[in-house]
Parts: sequence; C-alpha cells; structure tokens
Amino acid sequence: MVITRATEYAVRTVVFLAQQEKNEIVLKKDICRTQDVTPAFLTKILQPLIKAGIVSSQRGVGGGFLLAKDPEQITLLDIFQAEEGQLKLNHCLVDVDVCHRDAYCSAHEVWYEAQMQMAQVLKSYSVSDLVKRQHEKLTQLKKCAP
Amino acid sequence: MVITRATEYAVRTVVFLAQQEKNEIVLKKDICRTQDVTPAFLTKILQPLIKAGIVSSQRGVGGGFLLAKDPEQITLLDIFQAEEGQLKLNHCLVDVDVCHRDAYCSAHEVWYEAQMQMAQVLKSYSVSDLVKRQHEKLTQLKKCAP
DNA sequence: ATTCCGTTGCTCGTGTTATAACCACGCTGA
DNA sequence: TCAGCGTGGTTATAACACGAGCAACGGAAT
Ligand code: SF4
Ligand code: SF4
Repeated sequence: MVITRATEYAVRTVVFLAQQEKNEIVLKKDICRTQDVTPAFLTKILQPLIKAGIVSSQRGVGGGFLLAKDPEQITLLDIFQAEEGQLKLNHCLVDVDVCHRDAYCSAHEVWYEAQMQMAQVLKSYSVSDLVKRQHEKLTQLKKCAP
Repeated sequence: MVITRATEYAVRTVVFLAQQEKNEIVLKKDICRTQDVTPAFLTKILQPLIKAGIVSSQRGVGGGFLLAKDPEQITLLDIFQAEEGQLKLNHCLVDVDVCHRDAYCSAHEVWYEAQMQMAQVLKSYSVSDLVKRQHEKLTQLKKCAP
C-alpha cells in the first residue's frame, strides 16, 4: 500500500519539465542530476509518460524531453495512472468476478469509496498547481534564511 | 498500491465473528470454511488482530476466537492497521528525513491529503455498519430470488 | 490425553528497482 | 550524399523485497 519509486520520480520529472521555459528541451542527464534519479531507471520511467501523452521526446543532437501538454492539463492522477495503471485498492474493484461475494459484501463499497476519494484528491491537483506551490515555498524559504 | 490478502481476509473474519451471538466462540476451521481462507494462513492473519485487541482467543477444548471489542468500536482502519501497519501512501509521509526535498516539495502535501481522505473513509465505517449493511443486502437478495 | 491455539521458520512466486547492452533515429559537416 | 556522432528507444536480465501460503513443533486449557 505505497506508491512506487517510479511514480515518485515521474512526478518530480514532470514538475521539473513544467518549470522550464515553454518548449525548452531538457537532456535526460539534466533531469537525473537535478531530480536524483539514475539515467537507466529514468529511461524506463519516461516511456509510460510518453505513451500517455504527458511528455514528448526528441532524438538526435539537441534532443531531449519536454512536456507534451499544458501543465494545467496534467493531474497527479494522470501521472500515477501512466506509471501504475488504473488505481485499485482491492482486486474486486477492477477485476469483476474475482470474488463471488461481491453481491452481498459490504466491504466492497467501502474500498470503492476510499478509492474514489483518493482519486478525487489526485485529480484535483494539476502540475501547474504543484509548480506554483513549490515556487511560493521556495521564495518563503529564502525570506527566512537568505 | 493494493491492500494485501491478509487485510482482505481479516475483514471477512472480523465481520464473520461479529455476526455470531455475543461471546460465541468460533473454531478456526469454521472461519476457514465460511470465509475461504486456509487454516495456516488464517493463523498468521489472526495474530495481529489479537495483538491489536480486536479479537481474543481461547485455547484448549471448546476454544476458538471471538471479538474482543464491541463491533461498533472496530473500524475498517483498525483492521487495516493491525495487518499492514500505519497507512502510508509514500515513504516521506511517515519516515521523516527520508527525503531532503520535503521543505519545498509540493507533491508531499498532495499525497498527505489523499492519505488522510482514505483514512477518513476507512475510519468512518465500523464493523457493525458492515454487518448491518450485509444483512440488508442478503434479505433483499432473497426477495428477488427466493 | 486430547484439543485447541501460538510461534517459528521456511518456500515459492511476483513485483519493484534498477543496470546495461544494443538498436534506431536525426542532425551536421566533410 | 553519406558517415559519424549524439541523442533517445527497446529489450533482457539481475538483485532484492515482499506477499502469500505451508508445515512442524510448542504450549495452554480442559
Ligand atoms: S469479500 Fe468483498 S471486499 Fe473482499 S474481494 Fe470479495 S467483494 Fe471485494
Ligand atoms: S520529493 Fe516530495 S513527495 Fe517525493 S519523497 Fe520527497 S517530499 Fe515526498
């Protein structure tokens, strides 16, 4: 019951890309350096983001990565689902017929409600929200300890 | 990002115990038969519930298991935490100092909010709620297909 | 002595977290 | 034009952790 490192790094990466100038292309190694991820692992993490249409890539000299969408159009849930697939707290919430008890089981609905609430929270934050928030925090940090 | 089988079976078990007459002692094998769990695995699952004070046990002839608390005093969150430990969506929410970014990271708070929402849902349902709900569903099922 | 539960240690499979080798693409300059 | 270099893309696989389940033995109650 914990998000994977892949999701964690993916969030960092997307937030980092969103902090660049619009359409600025970023090298993989620059993402690695700033976000504390190894290049080989980041390679793996980026692919689902590209498949999901969140990030796009450019090969060759001067190539790299950049956001494929407006940061306001990307939610944390999008990133989560790109990396981990559909959110599910219990198997019976997605794989129907995995449990013959679902007709009378009442726990089923509680898991469902918890899952919905969680999805709702993740859906309510866009990447641009995160960038804005982070920027505020950093300027406040500087004010306290310049 | 999925609850463990242990938690799933633990919920079934506690609900089953709550359906018995008050202070009725139930044999392990009866729980297994009705809840589709193997005895060896159930043995493992019951211990955390006992340690958490949710279930109590009786050894020897005529022994078995029964609820240690009133069903209204047991929430789904209690059962979850007995089996899986404290709910955490991301490591940084529990293990402080696991990430030096927490001072300015804004994702941190989103995970926290999602976790809180989920905990809130699980805390809002007691075992007696589940039993009541299940009973309603069963009587309605019988009405439709007697 | 019997009948229960408790404790411990173990196996086995699967998923996470990487690592690395090799492939494909695209620019650039001779 | 085309070779070469600098990028990301694909695939295979290793190491490890954890989930899920099993079994054997030990200990208490009756
Ligand atoms: S018993 Fe209920 S919660 Fe558990 S798997 Fe079946 S339907 Fe889902
Ligand atoms: S970057 Fe933020 S969300 Fe990720 S581990 Fe650090 S504090 Fe937590």
